[in-house]
Amino acid sequence: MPRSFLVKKPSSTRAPNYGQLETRRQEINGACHSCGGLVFPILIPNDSVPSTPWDSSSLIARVSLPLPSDGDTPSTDPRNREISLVDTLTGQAPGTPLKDKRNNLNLPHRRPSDPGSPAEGDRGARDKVQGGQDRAAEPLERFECFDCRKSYHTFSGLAKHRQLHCLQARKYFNCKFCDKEYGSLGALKMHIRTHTLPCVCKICGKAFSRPWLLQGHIRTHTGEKPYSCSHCSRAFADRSNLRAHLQTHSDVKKYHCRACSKTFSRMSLLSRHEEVGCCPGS
DNA sequence: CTGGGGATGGGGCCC
DNA sequence: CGGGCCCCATCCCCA
Repeated sequence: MPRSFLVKKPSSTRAPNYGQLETRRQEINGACHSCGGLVFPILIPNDSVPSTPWDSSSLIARVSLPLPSDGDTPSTDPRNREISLVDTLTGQAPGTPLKDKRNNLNLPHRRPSDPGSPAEGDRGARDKVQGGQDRAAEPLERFECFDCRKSYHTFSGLAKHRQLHCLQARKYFNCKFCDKEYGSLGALKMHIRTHTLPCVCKICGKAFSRPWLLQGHIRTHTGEKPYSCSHCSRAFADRSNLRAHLQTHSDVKKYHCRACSKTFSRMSLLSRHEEVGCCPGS
């Protein structure tokens, strides 16, 4: 059905609250050169708390980052300690200090062997990521592809390899909250709002995923009903409800039972009609 | 059981 | 690419 009935209204000045998204985005630091997919490793020690709304696990490679050759200052931020990122867009070598460009922060490398090092606490998580092997026993750092287990000596080699995966397979963006998949990051972001619910009603505190949902909700407080029926004097706060109402005026209902030819104004009514056994053969 | 209203979720399309 | 708007669908509740 063509959707040419869009009605342009004065645009809202309300800026959506992307606060939650923004803070989470800080933990992702790159994209595939060829497809824009996320290709960087994120070591997450706490499985119970999703570090990013979108699940890049199908895209990222599992890698072991080389440790710095000289003494980097250990981070005092426990969040930073759990993240190891490499920016191939800048071509930065894994051994060089990492930088979170968004926050202008250097992301620390870790020395698991440092006594009292904050990194010591997440040793188990790192070992889990690496299949339980003791890093201290590894003679050489490896960069391993998460998908095919192919290993590379350099991260750039792995990055190039990952691009092949991105080209070969259609890129998907997974929601970390519910495992839904989307073909574009925009669609995923839209979906993520159903989890973060950034639009909050100032009157009752109820949260919604989109501004216009909140707008409709606010009408329940104000009593505003801008959609009125042309057949009767009834008015509605929601256009969809008016449309459903208009069906009640129609002699020919939109939904009809295939068994008894009875018609209904709503799909839900037809479904309920069929569920209670009108159509035992169907 | 049925009809209908109220409220809301979510994907698609247009700007 | 994001915001706004649309429709469809669904659930809940009540008469």
